[in-house]
Amino acid sequence: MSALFPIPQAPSDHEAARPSDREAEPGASGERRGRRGVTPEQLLEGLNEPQRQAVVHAGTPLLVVAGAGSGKTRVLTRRIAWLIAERDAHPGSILAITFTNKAAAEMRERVEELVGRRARIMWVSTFHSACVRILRKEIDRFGYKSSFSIYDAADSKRLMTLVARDLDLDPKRYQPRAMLNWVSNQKNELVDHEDAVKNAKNHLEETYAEAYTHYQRRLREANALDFDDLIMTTVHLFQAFPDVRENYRRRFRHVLVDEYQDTNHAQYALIRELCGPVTGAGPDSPAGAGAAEKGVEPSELMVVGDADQSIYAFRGANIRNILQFEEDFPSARTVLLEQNYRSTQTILTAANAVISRNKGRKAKNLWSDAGDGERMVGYVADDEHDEARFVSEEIDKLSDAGSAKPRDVAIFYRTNAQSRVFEEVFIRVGMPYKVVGGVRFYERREVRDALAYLRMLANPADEISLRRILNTPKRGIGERAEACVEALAQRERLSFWEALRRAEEAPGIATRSLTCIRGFVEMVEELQSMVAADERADVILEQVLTRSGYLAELEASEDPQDETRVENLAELVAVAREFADEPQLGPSADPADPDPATPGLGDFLERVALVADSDQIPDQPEDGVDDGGVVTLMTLHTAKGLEFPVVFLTGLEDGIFPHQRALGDQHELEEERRLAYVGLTRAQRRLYLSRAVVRSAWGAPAHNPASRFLDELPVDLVDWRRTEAAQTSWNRPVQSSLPSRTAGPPTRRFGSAAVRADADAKARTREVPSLAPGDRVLHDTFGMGSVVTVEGVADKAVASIDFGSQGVKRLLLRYAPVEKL
DNA sequence: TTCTTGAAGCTTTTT
DNA sequence: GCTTCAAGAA
Repeated sequence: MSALFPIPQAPSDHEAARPSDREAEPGASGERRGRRGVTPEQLLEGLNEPQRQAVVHAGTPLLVVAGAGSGKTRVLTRRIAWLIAERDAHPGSILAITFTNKAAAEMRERVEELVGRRARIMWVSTFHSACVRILRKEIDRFGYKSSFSIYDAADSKRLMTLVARDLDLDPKRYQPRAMLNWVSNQKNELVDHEDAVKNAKNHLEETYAEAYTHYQRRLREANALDFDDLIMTTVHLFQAFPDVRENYRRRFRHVLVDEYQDTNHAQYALIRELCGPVTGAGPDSPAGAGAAEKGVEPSELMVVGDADQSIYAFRGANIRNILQFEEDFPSARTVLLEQNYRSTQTILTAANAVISRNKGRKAKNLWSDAGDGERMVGYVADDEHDEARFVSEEIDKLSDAGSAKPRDVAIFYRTNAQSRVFEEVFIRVGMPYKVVGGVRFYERREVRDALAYLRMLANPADEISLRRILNTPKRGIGERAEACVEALAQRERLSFWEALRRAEEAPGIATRSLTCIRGFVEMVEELQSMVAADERADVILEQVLTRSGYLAELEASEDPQDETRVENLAELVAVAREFADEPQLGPSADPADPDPATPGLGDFLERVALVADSDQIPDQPEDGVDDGGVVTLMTLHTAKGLEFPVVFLTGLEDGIFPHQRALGDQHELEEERRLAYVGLTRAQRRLYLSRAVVRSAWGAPAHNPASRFLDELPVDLVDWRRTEAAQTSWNRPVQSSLPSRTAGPPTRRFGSAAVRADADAKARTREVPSLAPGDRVLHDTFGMGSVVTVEGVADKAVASIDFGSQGVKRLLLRYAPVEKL
């Protein structure tokens, strides 16, 4: 895997660093340099003073407060290389935690370029992958099998739905999603189901805790863990079995954690288990860094993060972890990285101005010596389509002017749903683009079906997966038959799979169903024998798709959607093949592992279970045929950690960004502001800010006032190409004296009066919809209606519209807030 | 049993 | 507007 993005525009020293950072081949030359070639000077080359301190620091815990673009990845990789090359750390004694698998792969690659192939045996992974790896080895102590399944959000939801049904809960009052959220929070706080029951303070919590208990029991019966379990169970494992913990403490002498501001309590506890002071042994001085006599000496810990970029509180991340690091680890040192190598000063000044509105943050001031650069560009669009058109045209202009290629451009938005308009426009104008996240590959139905087959083969106890594919494709095993088998399973205390095999004992089952079940069981058993024989994942997958008839059904289908489904499955097979061909490298390579076998089905499933959105950012070729690459679209959350020469920050409207749900809550609003800070600081040279006066949210158009974050920007740094005043003026000759073009910022903060003005503006600027009798329309207040008659033309057109229970209305189309459906 | 139709809910953000 | 889930018909 190669690095995807333009390297930070580092100062001149970066050029010097380039050869060693980027050009090394992973072959012999890399190794030679790694073994003896790298000098301490080379490892410290091009680092500023605080960066250098962070790299060479030894002994006590270290907190690196790394502002956006301050070169923290560089510090991390150089430090790891330093540990190996200069401090004789064994690569296997290094545990580096990153936020995504992609970041992990990149970091491993860069360290390898510095010190050679032996770097491969480091553990560089996400929290989740690291925990899976530990659990695969140790979880039998908790009575799980090491082939446990990992349930993602969709699986968990399905399971929770079953639980709710078992408990006879009203699905309106107790939504699986809400319960799952609650359970997730408990797990992030390391509260197991027994404690949750004890802690319950009211009826609601009692019910939730009961659901939690049942949910855990079913997970266990399915030999499955959900995402949160991976962390919590590992912590519990260390707590319950001190010998296991000692084992890993002895092994990982160096622990490095990236994005520390986004760790939750469970992750924090995990780090403490590995690096915390020895329990019961009083405050000990971690003097001798190298010495690990009894294996109880804490490992060396370095965490890197930026409290201003903490954007995952909603999933349990605790900003406290980074703010109170020095209290948690009293001997800790702190290094502050404030010089930014990424952006122009204009962009940084803007970002600093916004983030400074947050209360109770530690002061930090990013600066750059890259010069002021261009002013930011602002645009107020009529609606979201206009906004997308503006973005598209602007990218064209940049291309024509030779200022940027599509690959240099990223478009950010708050929610995934906002990507659609951009896609529509880009498809129309032929702009190459790629949406990161959203409907993810691994969440597509056909992919999930295929994976359910594989998971069920690897882990027959996995009831959720088994039931998913039991009748997919249709094979005559209906609801009724399923219920009979279920009853048998309950009565005989069998797993669902066992019950299927003994379906003839099921009371009341139809012979016809029985035949179908027999056929299914037979097929599964044959496929299982392939798994038992350690067949390659891609071969098994192909067999699954053909033997089950899944592929045949899709291919026979008339539905054009099914064509893409076939393609997606082919893609999945390709992924599996690539994976099976991979030599032993990456997270599953473990020198201490007694059985370093070729990656099997289980490894493959693990890989696909833990991929993230940001792992799918397109690799854009830097050499070879240069077609300009593609524009990247993603949410602000996904954008964290990335950088682009040109950034469009879109949908800057109160209610969109900041999100509606955050408007009333100080803390959530501050998190939104941090998100804005993340977005702003992704830009290297050019930053565009846009909003739409009218935006359609699930059907109906809505008028949103300007985002408060726009008001927090220094006025003179933004060049408003189009303002709200300009926008409202063109259909209003009376006030045509309004300034157009570069006026000041669009509006100040405003109340309902201004919102109404927006509404009026909309009525005026909108073109009159051409309607015919029978058309279905949507009215802002009357809702859906159908057109009865139309009289007059253009501005004078009047339609009678039947709004059902609201009656028939006569509306002057020029003014009526009606939209044709 | 399966397919069709209709209603409801939905949108934060993700490992 | 879209997808998902439930109820009813062939």
